[in-house]
Amino acid sequence: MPATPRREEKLRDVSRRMIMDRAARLLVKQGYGATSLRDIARACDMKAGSLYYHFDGKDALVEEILNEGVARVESSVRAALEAAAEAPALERIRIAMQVHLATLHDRSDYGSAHIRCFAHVPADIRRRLREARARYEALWTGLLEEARDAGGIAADVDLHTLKFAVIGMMNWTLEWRGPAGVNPEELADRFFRIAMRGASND
Amino acid sequence: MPATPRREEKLRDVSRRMIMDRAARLLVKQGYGATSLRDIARACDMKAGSLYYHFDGKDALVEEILNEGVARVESSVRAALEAAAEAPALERIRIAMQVHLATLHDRSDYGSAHIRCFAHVPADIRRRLREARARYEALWTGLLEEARDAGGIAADVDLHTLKFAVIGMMNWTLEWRGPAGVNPEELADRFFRIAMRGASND
DNA sequence: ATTTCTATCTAACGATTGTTATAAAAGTTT
DNA sequence: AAACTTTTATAACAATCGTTAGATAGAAAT
Repeated sequence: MPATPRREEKLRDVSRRMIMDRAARLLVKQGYGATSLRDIARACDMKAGSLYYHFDGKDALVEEILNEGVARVESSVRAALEAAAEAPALERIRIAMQVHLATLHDRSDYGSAHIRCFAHVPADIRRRLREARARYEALWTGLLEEARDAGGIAADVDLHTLKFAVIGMMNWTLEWRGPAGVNPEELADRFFRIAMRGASND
Repeated sequence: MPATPRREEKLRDVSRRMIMDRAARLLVKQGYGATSLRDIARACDMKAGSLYYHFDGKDALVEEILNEGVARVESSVRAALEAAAEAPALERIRIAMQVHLATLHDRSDYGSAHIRCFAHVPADIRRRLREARARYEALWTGLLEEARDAGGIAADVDLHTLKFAVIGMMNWTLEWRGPAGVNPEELADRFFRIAMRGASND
C-alpha cells in the first residue's frame, strides 16, 4: 500500500468539514426543505454538482450533519460528567444542563440543526437518527436514576416526565434565545433552580 | 345590499375549513418546505389550481393556519382562565398548562403546525406571526406575575426564564409524546408539579 | 515532461414547484 | 328553460429541485 499523504487527506477533510459547517448553518436558518444543494454550494463558493464529490447526495449530507449534532452534544456532556465523576448526583445534573445548553448555543450549528430539522427530515433518515437520540436520552435517564437512588429526587416525580421536561425547556431555548441573551451557563443554572427546587414559595 | 344567502356562504366556508384542516395535518407531518400545494389538494380530492379560489397562494394558506394555531391555544386558555377567575394564582397556572397541552394534542393540528413550522416559514410570515405569539406569551407573563404578587413564587426565580421553561417543556411534548401517551391533563399536572415544587428532595 | 490523481465546473436530465389563465361543470336565480 | 354565480378541473408557464456524466484545471507522482 502507498504511504498515505497526510497533507492531501487533510485537504479533503477540510472541504468536507467546511461544507458541513455551512450546510448546518443553512439548515438551522431555513430548515430541511428550503435548503437546496445550490444554497449550500453557494455558501461554499462551489457549484451544486461538486458537492457530490464529497457526499452521496443531499440526504446523506443532512444525515451526517444531524447525526453529528447529537454526537457532539452527547460527547461534550459525557466528557464533562467524567470530569465530575465524584460530584454529587444533583450537581452532575446541573453540569450536564450547562454543557448541553452551551453546546447548543455556543459551539456549533450541528446540534441546533438536529433539533430544528429532525421532525421534517425524510422518514428513513429520521429512523436511523432515533438510535443516536435514544442513546443520548439514556444518558439522562441514567443521570436522573443516579440522583433518585442517592435520595435526591422526590418519590412522586416520574423520571420519564422529568427527563423530557428538562430536555424540552433546554431545546426550546433555540426558539427564543438570541445570541445576545443570557449566557447558556447562567440560563442552565436558572433552569436547574426551577426544575429541581421549584418556582413556588411553599 | 343583497340578503346574504347563508347556505352558500356556509358551503364556501366548509371547503375553506376542510382545506385548512387537511393542510394543517400535512404541515405537522411534513413541514413547510416538503408540503406542496399538490399534496394539500390531493388530501382534499382537488387539484392544485383549485386551491387558488379559496386562498391567494401557499404562503397565504400557511399563514392563516399558523395564525389560527396560536389563536386557538390562546382563546382556549383564556376561556378556561375566565371560568376560573376566582381560583388561586397557582391553580390558574395549572389550569392554563392543562388547556395549553390539551389543545396541542387533542383538539386540532393548528397549534402543532404553528410550533413545528414557525421556524422555517418565510421571514415575512414569521414576522407577522410574532405579534400573535407575543400576545400569547404576555398572557403567561401576566399569569406568573399574578402568582408572584400573591406571594406564590420565590423571589429568586426570574419570571422570564420561568415562562419559557414552562412553555418549552409543554411544546417539546410534540417531539416525543405519541397519541397513546399519558393524557395531556395528567402530563400537565406532572409538569406543574416539577416546575412549581421542584423535583429534588430537600 | 508526462502521466495520474484530486477537486471542481459545466451542462444538462427529468421531476416537481408555485402560479396563472381559461374552460367546464354544478348549482341557484330569474 | 335561460342566465348567472360559484366552484372545480385542465393545462400550461417559468423556475427550481436533486442528480448525473463528462470535461477541465491544478497538483502530485513518475
